[in-house]
Amino acid sequence: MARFIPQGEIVPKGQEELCPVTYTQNLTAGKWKITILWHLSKQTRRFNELQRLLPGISKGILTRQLRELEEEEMVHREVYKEVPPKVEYSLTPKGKSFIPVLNIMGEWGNEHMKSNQKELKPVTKD
Amino acid sequence: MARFIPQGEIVPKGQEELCPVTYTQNLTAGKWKITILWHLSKQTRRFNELQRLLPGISKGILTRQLRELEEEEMVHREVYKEVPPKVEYSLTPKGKSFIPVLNIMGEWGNEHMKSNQKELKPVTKD
DNA sequence: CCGCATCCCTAGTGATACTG
DNA sequence: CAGTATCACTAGGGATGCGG
Repeated sequence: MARFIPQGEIVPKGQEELCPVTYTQNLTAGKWKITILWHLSKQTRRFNELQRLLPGISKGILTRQLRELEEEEMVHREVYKEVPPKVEYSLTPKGKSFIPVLNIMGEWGNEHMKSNQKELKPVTKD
Repeated sequence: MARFIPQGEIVPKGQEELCPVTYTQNLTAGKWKITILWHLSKQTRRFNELQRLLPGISKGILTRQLRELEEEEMVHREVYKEVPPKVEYSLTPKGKSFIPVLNIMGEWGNEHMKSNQKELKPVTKD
């Protein structure tokens, strides 16, 4: 779907192999995906809740980002057949297993981003 | 430059703060950046060497990716004033400090990417 | 309430020709 | 050798309106 980058020298022929790091990178390449994962790591959320938590995102975009995370099995979508409809999103085991990676990235980012302010919020802590 | 994603709820006013995880993500968001960092983590490379190591990349793109990594202080550019010109690229301390993050991402990717083949090359091991 | 379909727009990539 | 400049192209984001 996104851009899959073969490692180059190890690519066989037309069978392009994917570097695991690049795979991980591409998983969260969507503009809102990391933030979505972060919110869902704290609690299950309904569609409209997520939209409110992500100021500026439109329904269409939110839907697409969630669908892609679903396809990658990072996010679980639970549909309640009620009227009015109710849909809840949560992390799958795979999604939960990604939280430590988020933490590492956050730690490194905190140490290395040129911050005018000295302290920045850790994204995975409450 | 790239897309900087404010965390949303903690954004002050027009002063948008950046989530450290998102910062890290954006640093390596270029299509070839991770692969470039990987190659440079193994050894210093000249411009043409890098181009040969990245099949399909054009000079213009390679230049821009390198310039951006330079601006972020991930990569050091050493120019030798000779004829013909010679330029060598290597990792800065910041760039080197990122290698463990690459490793974590690689490990997670290896465990979770749906691989038809059972084993995939670790990107940072020789 | 949730989401899809559609269209527009921009950023980023790709390709080529030219230069110190 | 190591770029720069230019243009074309594409993927992805954003906005809106309709539908179950």
